[in-house]
Amino acid sequence: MPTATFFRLPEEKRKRLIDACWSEMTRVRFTDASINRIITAARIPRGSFYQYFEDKEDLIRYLLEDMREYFVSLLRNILIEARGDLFALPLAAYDRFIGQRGHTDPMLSLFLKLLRLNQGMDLQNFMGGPEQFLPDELWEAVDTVKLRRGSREYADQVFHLSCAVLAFAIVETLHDPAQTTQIREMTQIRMDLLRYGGAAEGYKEEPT
Amino acid sequence: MPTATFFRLPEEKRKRLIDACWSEMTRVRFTDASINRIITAARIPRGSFYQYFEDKEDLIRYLLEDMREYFVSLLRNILIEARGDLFALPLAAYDRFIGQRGHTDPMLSLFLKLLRLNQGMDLQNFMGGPEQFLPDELWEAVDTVKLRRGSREYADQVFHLSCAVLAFAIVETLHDPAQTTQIREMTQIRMDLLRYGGAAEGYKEEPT
DNA sequence: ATAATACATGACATCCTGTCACATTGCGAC
DNA sequence: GTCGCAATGTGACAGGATGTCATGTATTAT
Repeated sequence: MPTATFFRLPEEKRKRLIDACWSEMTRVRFTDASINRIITAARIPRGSFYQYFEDKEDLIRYLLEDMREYFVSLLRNILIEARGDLFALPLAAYDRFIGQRGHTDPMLSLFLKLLRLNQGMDLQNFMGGPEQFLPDELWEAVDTVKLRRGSREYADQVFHLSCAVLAFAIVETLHDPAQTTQIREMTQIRMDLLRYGGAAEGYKEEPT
Repeated sequence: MPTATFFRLPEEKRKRLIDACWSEMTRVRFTDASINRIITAARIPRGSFYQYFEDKEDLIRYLLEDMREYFVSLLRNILIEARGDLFALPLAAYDRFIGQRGHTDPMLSLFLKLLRLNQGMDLQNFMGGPEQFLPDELWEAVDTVKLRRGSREYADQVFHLSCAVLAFAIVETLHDPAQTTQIREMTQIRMDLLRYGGAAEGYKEEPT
């Protein structure tokens, strides 16, 4: 977490630093991001940076936290539009993110760049803490009647896998936009897999 | 890929280098691995290293390739024992890897360390190339009758998701062994999800 | 034996990170 | 106002890492 000092900084200076961070983060992978370049761009002396952040990871975590909140709220809207159907979420989100929208919404645009550069950046882990993937805000919008089991734990599992599917689809698409339609189809198949199961009829002894 | 020169190296020297690599790779994350430390440990001059490998990534890719082959052959055996049931694979693999076996098999032990250190290291991507996840060797052992659709593409999807489930389970377990039983249960639920689908009965208009 | 080719090697330029001693500022007490 | 303490600001520095390159040395072909 950033130091208290960081939050007491004059607005303008803080913004300069954050902008420089985003600029670097959307230019190269986390691994290759350079504090040096950031502070040079932001015209912040080296010593000061370390007064605000522990190190690079600290900085990245902070930036990502903001992003996470925004992203969750986006998903929430999409989930509501989908009438709380968790299985419909990935494809709806995919269409929203990859379509025109993704390029006009600046925050989303940042997010997509991050996702591409860092190959999905472990979207599942990014969404939630270690013990809970499905954020409260989303859980509220889930229609549990549509799930085989209505427990939050179950929704959690579904969401986790859904995130994997979504992240993969987005990363692949950004990597090779020409394949958008194939990737969308693949995503559809995957979500059907999650929804209806992938076992052949003869081998489906339904569990409780 | 390593240079031709590398493969012409005297056995002993090559082994010294590879051992040092593994030692470094199982000690810290890919990101933090240091060529410096490796060449010092292997008593190889700096210049020589760059005669053999392009850079750190080149080295890692090479080590991983070996590992991949071994890992695929392991999975193949497990899949055969499971009578070609792709949906049974993750749990069977989990039990095999996490149980005693994982600690006695040196290669597997390396693999698990790698997996933990690099948080799953994108197991799906690791398993197969960009356009095919399910390796030929495994595909041969799949009993397609047990799948809703028998195509290789479909098996590919199932396998991809299964890998995600397996990787997650392993990483979590290594991270907190005390939770082994919970994680195993969770994995079971996830595979049931893939097998039978997660939608409530009322909402399952079965597709073809 | 000689030339050409392959290989070995470590000094170097360049970049990066985290720290620290010291300078500067802000602010309440007097 | 000014004294003094706490909070901030700052850049030089130590320690390390990476990739290159000029210069050796060995090997092979003819």
